[in-house]
Amino acid sequence: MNSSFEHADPFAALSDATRRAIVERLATTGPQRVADIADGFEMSRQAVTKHLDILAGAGMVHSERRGRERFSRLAENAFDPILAWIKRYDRFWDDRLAELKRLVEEGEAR
Amino acid sequence: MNSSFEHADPFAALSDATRRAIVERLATTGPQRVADIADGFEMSRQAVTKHLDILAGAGMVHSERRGRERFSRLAENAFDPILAWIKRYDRFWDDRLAELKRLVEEGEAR
DNA sequence: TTGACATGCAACCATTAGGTTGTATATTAA
DNA sequence: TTAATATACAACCTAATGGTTGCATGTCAA
Repeated sequence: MNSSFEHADPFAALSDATRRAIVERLATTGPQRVADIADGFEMSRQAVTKHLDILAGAGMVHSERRGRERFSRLAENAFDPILAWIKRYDRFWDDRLAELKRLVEEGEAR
Repeated sequence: MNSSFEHADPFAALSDATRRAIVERLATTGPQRVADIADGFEMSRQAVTKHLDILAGAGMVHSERRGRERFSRLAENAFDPILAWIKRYDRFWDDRLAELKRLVEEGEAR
């Protein structure tokens, strides 16, 4: 099948609701330590670590170790592989593009 | 976690490479019967049926039964839930939008 | 330098997911 | 009306996934 993304499968990375919630959190809060993130979920720190590893493996999260702490942040281009894939197979991409642009601008106007 | 998409998790639906290949195929060929799709893959027709069910459950594929045949086609708004989700968490969404717009127009110029 | 803290590593477990095969049902064609 | 076709249904198997716990390691502070 040879999916051939640069990193691990980005759709698989976001196929789990917990990982989407982690992305959501990182998108709003900036770099956080593993334990900080784990506080927000009803699961062990190790489980969160695994999720972060998967997100990092897909290139969607960047982790930096500083001393005994590990800070994770959302990659700036986290969604590029997914958007590129969709663009390739969405026949209505440019219609939708205009539509989304309109929605974005509408949202900004408020 | 309560992901709350209208249909089943669209990221999960595309987390499998075979299903992405099915989407790819439907995007280029239009409505196809189960057996037609299955011909393109080295797996049983039943396996393909399951994949189609999952894509349909996520609202990305529409299936219509006509007589003894089932025709499946890519939904026009197949990718909307994913795009909407990304839009919500991508800080650089409108930059990226412009970039993609440029790429689309470039592509059309050829 | 010793103890507490933050994380990593590894083994393990239960459930889900992707696949199989066999059989049943409905529709079309001869 | 009968046979072939197209698909659906259901049971089953294996491997991957998401989670756990226990322990080890490295770093900072008292």
